[in-house]
Amino acid sequence: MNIGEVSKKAALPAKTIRYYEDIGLITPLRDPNGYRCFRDADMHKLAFLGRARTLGFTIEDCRALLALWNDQSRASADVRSIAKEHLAQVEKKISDLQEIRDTLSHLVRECVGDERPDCPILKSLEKFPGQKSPQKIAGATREA
Amino acid sequence: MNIGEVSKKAALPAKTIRYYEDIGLITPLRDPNGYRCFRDADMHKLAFLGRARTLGFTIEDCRALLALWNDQSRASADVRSIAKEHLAQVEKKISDLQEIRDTLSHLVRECVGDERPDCPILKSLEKFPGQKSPQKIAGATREA
DNA sequence: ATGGTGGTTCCAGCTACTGGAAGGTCAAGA
DNA sequence: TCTTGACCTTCCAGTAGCTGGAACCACCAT
Repeated sequence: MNIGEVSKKAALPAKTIRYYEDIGLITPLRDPNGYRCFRDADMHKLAFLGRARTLGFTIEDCRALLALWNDQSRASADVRSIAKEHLAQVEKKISDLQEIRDTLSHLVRECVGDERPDCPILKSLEKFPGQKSPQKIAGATREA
Repeated sequence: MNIGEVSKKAALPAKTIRYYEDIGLITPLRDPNGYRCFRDADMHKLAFLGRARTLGFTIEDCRALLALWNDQSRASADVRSIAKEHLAQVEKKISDLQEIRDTLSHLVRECVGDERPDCPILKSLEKFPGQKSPQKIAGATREA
């Protein structure tokens, strides 16, 4: 199977599949012409990866899960602990976002949104309460 | 005021403040020695930025909000529409994450997590249902 | 003079891809 | 046979929003 067909079947962009090879998640064979040649085992791995990624597991999680998947002697407890850890992160993220949502929707409700320059949203951004020490807001993490 | 003091007061890392200058969100003066010299207006902008970022507005949102903030003739409707748009995104993200959480917690509950290799989580990742066309899972977006 | 704590610049790296350029391969049609 | 077009290849750069680190300068106290 060439990459195009695999891309359709695994529901992943070809670019992503090449990237997964780059970072060593899969290692498809090559045809004499240089084209990647995917066998069923590769397809299964890709499908697995797609699903795990859809559930928000990081690439490194996926790498670990794949290794466990391939390891016939794994303990299911190892898998479970990765999943539990991830679940905890998802729950944290949800509650953070819910707080943000509440604040935002409160602001939006307060603002009549007319043509006048008076704006409670901006006003509240000026003096919105509570912050501690220098926060790290960052985090180019993917979620969902 | 030097950057250290501002960092404490605005509750933002110095690195972040320099970055905000880089991308043109603020333009502090310079002392003869080359040190950045922040006045109250800069402080207020930084505080504003910190709050907007805490609420998950993107940098470009912040740029727009700052411009509106500085524009005495702005219409509050413009601000409101940015906030509403952002609110919608936050709500979408929450519901995506809730779906993920439900699936994950279901999986974790199903898995006894013992020493045996049999693992319902891995099994379900093999054959987890429903995907359409090649998905873009991506998105280095920050959220709160 | 020295040490410590600030400040400065610049470059690289993080996640997980994505877009695009420049070019090779293959099958079908004129 | 030539050409067209779809498909494949590699490689480089860019995304968001910082963060870490190196190498260096400025200031103040001893």
